[in-house]
Amino acid sequence: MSFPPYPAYKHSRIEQLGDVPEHWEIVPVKRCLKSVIQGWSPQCENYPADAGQWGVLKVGCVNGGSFDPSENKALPSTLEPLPDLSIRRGDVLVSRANTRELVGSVAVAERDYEWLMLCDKLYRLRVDEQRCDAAFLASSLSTPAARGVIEATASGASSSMLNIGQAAITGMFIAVPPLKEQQALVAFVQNEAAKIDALVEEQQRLINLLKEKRHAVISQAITKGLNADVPMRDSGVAWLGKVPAHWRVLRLKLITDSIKAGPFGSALTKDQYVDSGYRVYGQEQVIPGDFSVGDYYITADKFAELRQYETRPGDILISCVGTFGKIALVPSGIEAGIINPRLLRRVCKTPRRTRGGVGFVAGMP
DNA sequence: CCTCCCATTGAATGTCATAG
DNA sequence: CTATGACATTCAATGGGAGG
Repeated sequence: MSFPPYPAYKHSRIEQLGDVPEHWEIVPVKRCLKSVIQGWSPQCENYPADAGQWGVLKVGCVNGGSFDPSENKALPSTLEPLPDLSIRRGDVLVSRANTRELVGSVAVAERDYEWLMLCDKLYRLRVDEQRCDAAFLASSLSTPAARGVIEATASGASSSMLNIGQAAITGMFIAVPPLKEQQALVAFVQNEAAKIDALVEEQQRLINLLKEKRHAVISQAITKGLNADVPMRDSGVAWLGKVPAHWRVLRLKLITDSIKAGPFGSALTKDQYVDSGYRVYGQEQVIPGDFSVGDYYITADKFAELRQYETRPGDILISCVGTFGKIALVPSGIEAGIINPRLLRRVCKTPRRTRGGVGFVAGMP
């Protein structure tokens, strides 16, 4: 998409803003505001407020770019609500504490929420409507440039909970066009975003249909065969249903040589991992089905010692702890390596070309 | 060999002392 | 008093390893 250029630009003198149209103003955020407050976090219930009940927002309500009013906790009936902290249409909410990626997240309330109160970890910015459009301000604070400033400013000892002060927001410089132009830009952006969202949704629907079809094709071919005219019989196994009459139904153990769990306890500990050598495969490969990820290695000596746990292309690996029951067929061309204690390995004794079939059956829902 | 429990990590919350 | 930032807590997922 291309935009018509403005007749003239000027240098903003703010590094992250670069050049801006000549008639735009460069001002600190506080010049667009009437007020900034932060809220109150009393001890609340562990569930969201019902209709008609008071709630206190959680910091997560501003994540993801839009305001999520369901992210709140009910105020106990023993506590007196503070109506001054309730949320009005056009309030710009900013989180003041979170991880580096999430701290300073911004969202605008699209309407009044008179029963929802601001929590201690949120700032509520009210814009000066003569000067600034709330949605425009929120977008300005969400640009990659603004995020860079916020993330660089965030401080704190725990890294999982960094803080920003009011000055980090109110002192940030933004480029501000005249109010009418802000509104036009916001309308344009919302319109374009809606179109893109619609396209994404449509593509996602197609992707889901294709995935369904893929499953159906695999399931049909692997458990019923390709010839619809062949006589069928009951397999005797509930989840398989009917199978072609000339097929045999076997337990997985009859077509696999062995089942082997990974090394235990002290046989393989974290301090034996090295930077390169032989791979150690675990759930991180099996769950996504991607054997190229991961960086656990052991030495050649250790590999020789744990040879019995070696895994080769064509093996079937099954996760057995945590996210269990995930299955992957080891692809060809992987780095030599062993499995870790979270996996079971089955080795096929059938000819090589049927291994893929076993993997497909195993991977079916 | 396995089972079970503890440690660690990441994300999100909750609490509180202290400097202005 | 308020705003801030340190730090405790919680919850879930996963990694590590002792001991039957």
